[in-house]
Amino acid sequence: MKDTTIVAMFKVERNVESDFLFDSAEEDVRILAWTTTPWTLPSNTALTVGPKVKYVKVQTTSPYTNVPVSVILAEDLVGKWFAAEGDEKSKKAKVLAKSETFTGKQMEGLRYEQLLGFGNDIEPLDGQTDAFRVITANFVTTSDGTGIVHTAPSFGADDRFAGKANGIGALTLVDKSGKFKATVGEFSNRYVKDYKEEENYRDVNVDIAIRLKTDNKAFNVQKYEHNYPHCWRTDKPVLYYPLDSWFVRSSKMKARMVELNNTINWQPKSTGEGRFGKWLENLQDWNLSRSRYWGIPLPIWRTEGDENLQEKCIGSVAELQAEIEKANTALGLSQSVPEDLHRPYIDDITLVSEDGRPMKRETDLIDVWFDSGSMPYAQWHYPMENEEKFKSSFPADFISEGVDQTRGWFYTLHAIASMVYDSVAFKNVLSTGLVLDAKGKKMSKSKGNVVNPFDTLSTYGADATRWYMMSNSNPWDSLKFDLKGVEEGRNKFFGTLYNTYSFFALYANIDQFKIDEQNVIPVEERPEIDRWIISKMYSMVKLYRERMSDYDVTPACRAIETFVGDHLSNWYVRLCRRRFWKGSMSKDKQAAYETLFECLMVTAQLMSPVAPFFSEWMYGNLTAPIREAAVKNQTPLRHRSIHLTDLVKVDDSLIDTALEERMDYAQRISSLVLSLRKKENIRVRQPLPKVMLPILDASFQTQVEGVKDLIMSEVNVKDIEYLTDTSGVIKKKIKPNFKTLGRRLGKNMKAAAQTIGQFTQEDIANLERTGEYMLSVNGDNIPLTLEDFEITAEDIPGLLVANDGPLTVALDITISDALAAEGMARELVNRIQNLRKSSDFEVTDRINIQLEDKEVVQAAVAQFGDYIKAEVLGDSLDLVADLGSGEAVELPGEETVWISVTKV
RNA sequence: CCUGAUGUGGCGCAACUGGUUAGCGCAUCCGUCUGAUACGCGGAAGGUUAGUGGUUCGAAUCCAUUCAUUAGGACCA
Repeated sequence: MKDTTIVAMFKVERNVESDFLFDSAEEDVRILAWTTTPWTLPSNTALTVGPKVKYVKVQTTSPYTNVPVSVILAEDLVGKWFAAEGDEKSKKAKVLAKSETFTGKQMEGLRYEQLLGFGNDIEPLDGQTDAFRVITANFVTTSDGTGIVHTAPSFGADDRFAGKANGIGALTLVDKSGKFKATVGEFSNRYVKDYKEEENYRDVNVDIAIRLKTDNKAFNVQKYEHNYPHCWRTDKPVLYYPLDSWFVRSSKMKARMVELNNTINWQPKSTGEGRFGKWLENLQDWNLSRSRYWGIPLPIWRTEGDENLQEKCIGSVAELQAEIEKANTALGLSQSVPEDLHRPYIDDITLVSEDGRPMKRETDLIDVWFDSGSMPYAQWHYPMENEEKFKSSFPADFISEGVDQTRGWFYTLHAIASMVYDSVAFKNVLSTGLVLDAKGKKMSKSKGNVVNPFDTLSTYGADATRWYMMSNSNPWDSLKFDLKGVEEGRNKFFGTLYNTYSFFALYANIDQFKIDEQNVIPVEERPEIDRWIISKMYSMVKLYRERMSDYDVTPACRAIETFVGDHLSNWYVRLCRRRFWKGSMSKDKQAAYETLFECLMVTAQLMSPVAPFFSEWMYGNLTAPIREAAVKNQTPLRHRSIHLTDLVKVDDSLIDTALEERMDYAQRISSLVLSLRKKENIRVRQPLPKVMLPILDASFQTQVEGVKDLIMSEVNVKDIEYLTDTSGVIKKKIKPNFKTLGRRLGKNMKAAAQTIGQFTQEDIANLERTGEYMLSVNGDNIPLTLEDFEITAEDIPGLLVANDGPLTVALDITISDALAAEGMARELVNRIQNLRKSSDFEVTDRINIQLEDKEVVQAAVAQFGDYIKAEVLGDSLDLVADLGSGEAVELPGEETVWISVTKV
């Protein structure tokens, strides 16, 4: 914004105090002051200098009138306004002579002629009107301008404080509509800024400049780029303007408000302690008044005039009613309580003072933040009624709003509760960060980077959107909102959960399974894998409850994601698929259904605060068939809605950390074996003889033994063999345990690490056998134990080996004829299953199979024919020479055979 | 100018609160599987943890400082 700026010349009056500035009686001495708001110049009542700033008087020629003049400005700024000595080309004014410097303190009290006098009386500030003087204040700098501040106490806080402190009066020559008053000469009634966007608006600031130039009162006029404050909504320039206001003296309650704040649990902590806490410590009084039309009127009536002022503050309609009746009687009026208590009706009400004078309402409204802060009381119409309801809900357990509400809602809630009830208004608060665009920029309509919430909701749904916002990053961090993230969450989390549920529903329908809450198989009687997922589930519940109790929702959501994605879907269901579709209802099958049901139920419950719709849908589907029975028996699933159920509690007896650990081993060992298979290009359907595991401690072997079958079937090997180090074939790796050793060794840690790193296999074997080692570094002997080392199996020379941290596996890849035949059988099963699927057979259809009689398949059919038939629900499996029907399928080894399947 | 927050592969986030190969997901590339899958599995590539300096045996983590983004406030003669 470019504005007209003026350096005005204020003519110094010659008297005893100013005498030191005058070289001769005729000298015209002026003080220079810069302003970016020329419209405030007629309201000037003082000039402010810095007490310690050095000033100087310069003799020159007035640039617009060419008459001799002496001007005073800060010594540091002479170069800004005057040409350097000897610089003839400069357009700046020339220094003809310069005085000795003097301080601002010396100038204090100098009098000058009013710059633009229009005969207005000086208005008192704190009862004083001693205007047109030089005063001092510490805020004056020499960073720009002239080092002398034109001071108009009507416009700007600093000016007002300085004016008050020095007994300077004020001249408020602008009215509330932004126009000069009628008493400002040729500028009367003109807008000081272009508020109306008039076609022929003539900038009054320019006219002021012209007037000053003509009158030999301007030293410099130019357009200058600066930040003039503008209204955020209308983008029109703002004026600082003195208004009478009603304040709440919050500053008096500061200490108590800080104390109370310290009892509030802020999430994140730093907002409460830092941002909000620091702000409270620097608290200003609360200006309640707003000069507007819509809002809550101040309920204050006052007598007119300053004489024996009386005031009434009305607290209820009943009180107003009583006061109106009093006024009606005293003043002979016939008013009644307006139906609408807002403006303009309320303004018509006249009350009466104790001494019989009429009282009019203060026309201002109350700051709308007061409404927000009054919410806890207003929502119950307390204290007029509902005392019980109010007391049971105050203070609030929890609120949440954007972090930009620090001095909005958070503050007004806190201020009112502190002042009125000496209480906090909320015990826990989560201040959320801002939602930015995908690039981290603030969303704004003008930039066009706004995400339309309604489009997002209709495309992805409220649950996926909210899940993304809660799980992607902590809600108090600013969120780079990216629709791709919403989509990813929908696909990955909701998709997986949906499919897991569908899988359950598919087979539960086939088997007519219905949960019987009172007759489930006790967990301890269920298979290990069931106990495992249930243990995992309760571990999740435990973490979830801890995090949620702390209003830390993101880790809670992520725990659900991990459970659903990694454990439930990708491990439990995958490994248990057979149990659901194999055979008729058995105890094992029932256990599987019950386990999966419980996991889905609990998942739905935990996710329900963030994904209320999906969880409700899933809960409804899972429990509708048993609702009647549940209601009758008053069991936990009797509720129509998941949002009415009791949140599942942790059952520590069902958390088995050893079981979780060995399953973790199983997953990691399986993963290592699969990676070895991959490396050797051996497909999983090809059985292999054995996996070998180096055993470094006995508990590891016990643990693996517990999941041996699982690993074997998962990676399709026939056996697991344990290698103890007595066999001497394992090559080991040793590392110091930095955590235990670091503190003890300190400076010697580095040397020790080097020594240990150079251990031979024999050294390691010795250490393992004796369990101790005497370390000598820099002359010290330090006894170490096995605890101080981390020993891992690194390699088994001659075998195919892979490792993952402390885990190491070796794989035997010798394929015997029998294994090859079995592998082929599994390939055939796979191909036949594909044919079933592409032929659109029902999952339960039984089939006859014909297979082209080729050498590659003969051994498989001969040895594993029954297995194949069982797997694919085949009644018959025949080898047929030159089979030309069905479909040609590819088998390993680039063989092709014809297979034909028909429904029985 | 002051205060707070944030800064980690292309992107979004982790890292037991100072402990040694900085992980995960998405995206990319190669391969593979699938009668629950908007899937899954295996592999590859991708990092000076914003910069600089310091403390420490050891720093993404602690300190100082600079920069960037963002919020709030002060000031704007």
